[in-house]
Order: sequence, then C-alpha cells, then structure tokens
Amino acid sequence: MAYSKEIDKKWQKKWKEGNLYRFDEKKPGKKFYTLEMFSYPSGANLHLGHWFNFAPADSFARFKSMQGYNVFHPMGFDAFGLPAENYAIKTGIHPQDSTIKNIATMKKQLEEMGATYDWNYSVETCMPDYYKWTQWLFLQLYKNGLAYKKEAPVNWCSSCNTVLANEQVINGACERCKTVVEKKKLNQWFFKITNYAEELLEGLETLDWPEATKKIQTNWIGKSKGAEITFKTENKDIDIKVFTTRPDTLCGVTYVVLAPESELVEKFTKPECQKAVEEYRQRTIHLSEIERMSTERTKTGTFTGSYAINPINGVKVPIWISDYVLEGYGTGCVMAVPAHDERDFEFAKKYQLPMIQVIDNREGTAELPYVEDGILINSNQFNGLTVEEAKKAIEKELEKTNSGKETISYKLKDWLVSRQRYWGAPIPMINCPDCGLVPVPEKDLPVLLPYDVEFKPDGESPLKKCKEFMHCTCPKCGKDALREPDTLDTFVCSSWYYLRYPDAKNEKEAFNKEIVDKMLPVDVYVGGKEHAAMHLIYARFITKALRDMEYLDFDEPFQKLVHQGMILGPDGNKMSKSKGNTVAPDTYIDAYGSDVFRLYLMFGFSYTDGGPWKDEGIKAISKYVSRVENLIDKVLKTNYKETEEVGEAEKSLLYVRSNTIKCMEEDIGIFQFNTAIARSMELVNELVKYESSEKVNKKLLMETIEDYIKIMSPLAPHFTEELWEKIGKAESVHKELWPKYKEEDLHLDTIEIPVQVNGKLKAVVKVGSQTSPEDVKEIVKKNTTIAEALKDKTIKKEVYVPKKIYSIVVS
RNA sequence: GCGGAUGUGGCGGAACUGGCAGACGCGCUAGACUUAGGAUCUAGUGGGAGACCGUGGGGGUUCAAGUCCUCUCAUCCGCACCA
Repeated sequence: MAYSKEIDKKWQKKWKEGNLYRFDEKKPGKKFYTLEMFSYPSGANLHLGHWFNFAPADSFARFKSMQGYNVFHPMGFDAFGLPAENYAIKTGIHPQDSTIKNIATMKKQLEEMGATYDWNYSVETCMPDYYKWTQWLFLQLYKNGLAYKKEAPVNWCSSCNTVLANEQVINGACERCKTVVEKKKLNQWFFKITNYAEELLEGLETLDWPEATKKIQTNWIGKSKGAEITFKTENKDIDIKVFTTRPDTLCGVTYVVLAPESELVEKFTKPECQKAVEEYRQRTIHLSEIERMSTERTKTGTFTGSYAINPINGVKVPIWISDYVLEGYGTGCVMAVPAHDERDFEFAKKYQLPMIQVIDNREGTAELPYVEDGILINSNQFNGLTVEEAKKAIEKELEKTNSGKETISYKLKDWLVSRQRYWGAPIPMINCPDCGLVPVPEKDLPVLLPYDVEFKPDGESPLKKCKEFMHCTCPKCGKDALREPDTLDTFVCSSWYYLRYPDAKNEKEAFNKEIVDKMLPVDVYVGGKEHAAMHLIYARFITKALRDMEYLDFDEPFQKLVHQGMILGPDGNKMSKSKGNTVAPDTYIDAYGSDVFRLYLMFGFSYTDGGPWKDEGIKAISKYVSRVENLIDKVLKTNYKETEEVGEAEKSLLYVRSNTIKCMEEDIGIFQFNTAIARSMELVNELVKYESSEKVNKKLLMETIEDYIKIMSPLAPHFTEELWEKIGKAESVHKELWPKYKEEDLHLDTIEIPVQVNGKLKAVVKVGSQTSPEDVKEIVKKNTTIAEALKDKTIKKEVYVPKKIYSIVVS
C-alpha cells in the first residue's frame, strides 16, 4: 500500500494501543525534557504555525529518544485569555464552552500529526485543578513581598465603558467604536520583577539561547549606570529627584521636566499656569508610550510656574512638564541639558530656553547639541576634567551635601498582573472593611471562577457584578467582605506551566520539589521569538522567585532555546483571515498524509527563518516518498546477481551511508531539518544507483536500507514504521537506537585540492589523503594549467592549508 | 522613536572556525519509455561566445571574503493589557 493518510491512522492506533509514547521516569537513559510553548486554543483547528512549531520539534524529541535519552515531551493548553472572551461577547458562546471544545479538537489533531506527547502529563490552564495552583503562586509571591497593589493607568474607552488591551487600540482609538482612547488610573496588582533585574540580566550569560534573544532581554531590562540627583525647590517640603546617565553635564542644566502624569505636577503648578498645565495633561492622556518616545514628533510641553535649584551651583531653573518624559522610567523627572541632549535641545529651541555648553571637544569646536566625549567647560571647579572624571567628581561632590549618589536604573518595570476581565484566574485576595487586604487561605483554594457571569463590557470588572462570587467572609475576622474582582494576566498562568507538567496530577502541591529538581530545567524549549521579552522573562522571574522560597533548586527554567520562524502566506505576508492568504494544513494532510506534510515543512524552509508558503514543494516530497517506496518494493522482489565483495561501488555506498548518518545526526541536533533531509535524499540517490549495479551485495544493501529507515524514523514516523514492517520487522522502528556511523568508511583515499593563483581558481589536483605538503607542492607544480599560469612569473608567496587549498601569489 | 533581524541562481534554500559559492530540491531543457503524459527514468542546468563576471549597493582588510571591518539601501519582526 502506498503511503497515505490511512497508514497514519493504522499506526496511530497501534501506537496508542501499545502505549508507545508513555513517559516513564524509571526508564533507562538520562532525562531529556523537550518542550514546545503550549498552544492557545483560540480557533478550532491547528493552523500552519502550530504545525511548523510542533511537528519538527516532535521529530527532534524522537531523535533524542533514539540517542538513548529518556525523553519527556509534554503538551498542554494556555486556555485563558482575551480572544475567547471577545469571541463570547460577539457570539454569545461561553468562553469555557468554546475553549473546551477547541481543546478537544486540537488534541485530536495533534494526535493526527503523530506527535509523541504523553497526555497523562498535560495542563489546561483554565481548569480549577491548574489555576488553583496559579492562585497559590500568587499567594506565595504576596507572602514574600513580591506582589503589591498600586495605581496604574489603563487604556480606557469611555464609549464602550471598558478597559482595552493595547492590541484593541488602533491609532489611539478604540477598535470597536473608534472613540479616542484615554488613560485611566486603576488600583492594580503588580509582581515585583524589578527585584530580580540584576539576576535576570546576569543569568543570561549561562544560557544557550539565541544571541538576538539575549540582546532583546538585555535591552528590555535596560540597565544603565548614572546618578540620582536631588533638586531642592522653592517649595521647601518637596524635592525633585532626577535620574541621569550624565551627571557630568549637571552645570549645563537649564530646566527640569516632569512627566505630565506625575503627582508632583499639582504641587508645583502655580495658579497662573493651572489652565495650560491641565490642558496639557489632558492631551497626554491620549498618547501611547511609543508615540511619546518617538524623537520624530515635535516636542511639546508647558511651564508649571515653579523653579528648582541646581544642587551643584545653586542656579534657579524652571520646572516644565512634557510628554517626552515617562513616569515609569527612572524617577519620572529629568534634568534638561539642551546643549548635550538631542531631545532637550529641540525642546529648548522651541520654547526659547537657555543653553549652556559644558562639554567641548579637544579642539574646542563642538557644535550643539554635542553628545560625544570631551572636556568640561563652564563648570567651575570641574573645568578641564574628562567626561568620565567629571562623572565621578560631581557624584562625589553631591554626596557631600547629600544631594546625589551614583545609582543604577533599569527600564524593566514591575509586572502588572491585574486584568479587568472575566476569562482568567481570579486573584485570590479579599478586601475586608476592617482588616483591609486579606489573602485567601491556601486551604480555600481554588477561588472558583463562576460560570454565570455577565461579561459584556459596561465599565466594571465582570466578576464585580456577580454577587455570589464577590461576597464572602473575611478569613481573619469573619465579617462580610468582598473578593478581588480582577483576574490574572494569562502570562501568569504560562509563567510556571513547565513546572507542573512533570507532576501534573499532584493534588497536594503545585509540584513536588524532588520531581521538578530531577526533571528541570527544560533542556530544549522551542517557540516563537515574539515571546523573547515577555513570556520568557516572566518565566525566568517566577523560577527564581520560587527558588528563593525554596520550592525548587535551580536558577533557570530553559537551558536551551530555539525559535522557529514564521510561515507566511503565499503572497509573502503574514497569514490572516482578513487578507485571505491562509493555508489550511488539513487539506494537505488529507491529500498527502501527515508525514509528507511534516517532511515538507522541514525540508522547504529553514526552521529558524520560515518563509512564504509554496504549494509546489509538497509534491516534490510526495515524489521523494514514493521513490523510496518503489526502491524498497523493487529490492524486496528482485533476485540480484549477488556478490559478497566490497569493491568501489560498495565503498561508495558505505561512504554515503556513514556520511548521511553523521550529517543527519548533527543537523537534527541543531534543528537544521532541511539539510538533514537533503542528506537523506543523497543516500536514496546512492541506493538507487547501487541497486542497479551489475552485482549486488545484498547484505550491505539491506543493512543500508535498515539504517535509512531508522534515521528517517524521527522525521517521518508513520511512513518509516510502515517500511519497517514491510522489510519484515516485528517491533516498532521507534524502539530502535540511532545507528552508529563508521569513521573508517568516511576515510577517502584521494582528496581534491583546489589551487589558486593570485586568488583565482586555476586547477584542482588529486592527491592521496596522506600525501605530505612537500609532495603536494610538487604535484601542484607539475600540473600543466598551473605550470602555464606560473610561467615567466615570480612566486611571491605560497600558502598551503593542508587538505583545504593551495594558494600561490605571483607577480 | 527604541530594540532585534534579514538580503545568495528563475524559485525554496546550502556553505562547519575566512579556504572550490550555489549542497539538496523545485522549475526549465534534451532524451528514453509510453496509446497518452501534468506519470516514471536518464542527462544537463548561476551569467557570458569568450578572457572573465557573479552572494542588496559602495569602500576596506587578507594569499583567500557570502563569511571580518566601515558606510549605505531595502524589507521584516517586537515594544510591557494578543498569546
């Protein structure tokens, strides 16, 4: 029977019956935890992106098994989140119902892929047996001072009366009703990830992650060294603290700027400036942070009417507000040095604020704004110092008067985890009128998410309108109290799921310490690079926090990280329903079978780059698969003129066989599936050639075919299983180990050395692989083309890189 | 704006640490087989008649550059409430 979907089904059934992929921690072999980022069950079907992430990663897991590891390869569902809720608002179908249905479909499809997941180790984050422990995690963070409440702005649509996610804000307006979005402050929960800023940064060095991803995290953490400087003001009680990376320019400060939303603004605004300040603050409400950070936008701002005093020279400078200062970074106030900062320069020019140059280049010809290194001028006792010297000297001087110190600032902000949404894990906290904030006792977990809730947007957290949910008794004093109505960001659910998998059924704890210490860290984590900053940094933070609470004993959750690329639509754009350029895997699976589809995904694209979908390529793989089938059928029924000799033809076959095993081993190990499959094609080409030889060494031929089936088995699990059976094997090919190649088969008697004259390839000479450099030289010189090229020339230089190249320079 | 990438034949993509650019495949061309061919098999295939020229473009380092340095152009992705 030719390979088809039917063969997939036949083997999927047998594997399931035989429990082929059941994980058993007692199995021999070193543990190997390989993990793909779990999927979000937003639509009913697995899309191409899922396939491209999961199918090759599954092949990798299978490969690791063949190498003798005891592979742990779980899969689950990140099931809470906004899309299910929005879908419910649109269709009236409850998020729980649609999510459970989607999960069932996706699970079935994952099985059709032929993946090795053991569903006994799985999580669904929206189920109480999981989110009970998400809530437990929240409580541990709270107990350890890592969860706290503070006011923070949200995107607010006054027409829909609801909080909007950033993705629901299009060009500053609500995606539904186009109302201009404003910022509204709400009291919300935060996780103190900033406590771990330094460790999250340092830990990157120990990880086998793509360099680009490490850079993204480094920039996200955004460490910068500088100084915090205190400016006294006319208002004796209130100081302004600024953070600057350039304390050396302190004498060049001509004004200070506060973020418009800063609480200090009210304290400094003089009555005559009140109106302008209020208007300006109103305008800022509508801007996104990205807009505010843009240096292209014209700077705007307004004067508060008050003045601050420069601590280094006592100069009085005006206090302004401007949206280019962000409340969330540094102290939310900056000292402006227009002569040496481009943004300040522009701002000062626009509002005709003075500029004082305090740094000059060595020639004394610097043009403003001058942001390079240089020598201090106009800075009293600091004149003549270099920038580096001045930084230290000025910090030291400020320390004397207690008005400044060296400090480190991070861009990393605490993690806002409150969501005014329904479809999420309820935050396990209670507000008691007498006792204040009281955590739900662990024995009362989970705080169940009620099913019957009005979650259509009307200005309040949906749970707030559910009386049965909200009303409870205070665990401390027993009086009536109200629950926290917000739910947790789904990133909280996904920040610890990899810890739950190995002990997924534990009813007493989130996970058993011994088990996670044994199974973790994840050896290889595969997922999209869009998670480079958020999910991956949150998960690292949670791991470190749990380590400090002694729930586990390792520092990093994911030792190696691989990002798969993205498959684009045939038009080269990101696939989207609205563009109508989506490609549905199912039609291809039906037509060609899962393995052809898997092989095409692996062969047609670089795994880390992805690229636009092309229909033609899949036919080529289908052809390849039948070519192999035809070959094996033919070999099985042909009566060959047999030989037992190992001659030239056999040596060539042995070489290709060993080379293929070696290269595929290397390539699959580093997720280079396209080149691995290319090598497998070379072996098939060689087999076809050999099989048509006059005399055939049948034993060698069959052994090579067996090796071929084995090394293809991680990549095409159903197809190879069928072939394995065809050649008469009773057991599953997936119980086989990866074959060993023979070093001596790879040894060639003669090698080819390219010869360059003046950098240009002139000839290729054949030499014995053991030929000495002196003899190679002689052979090169005897070559007629080379001799011709060297005629009447003087040799100026000769370079021989053994076994690689021979290079001659003449004049 | 900030941050991160990418750019190689007609196409998808190879090229380890600087060492014969274009592996493998698609497509194309020719031939074989066939009642037929959008099936299969065999051979060829970067460009150019050629010396030579070729990895987005310009400069550089080197015996040798897709790979290193420098400038530049184009495209894609992320930016903290999508997951």
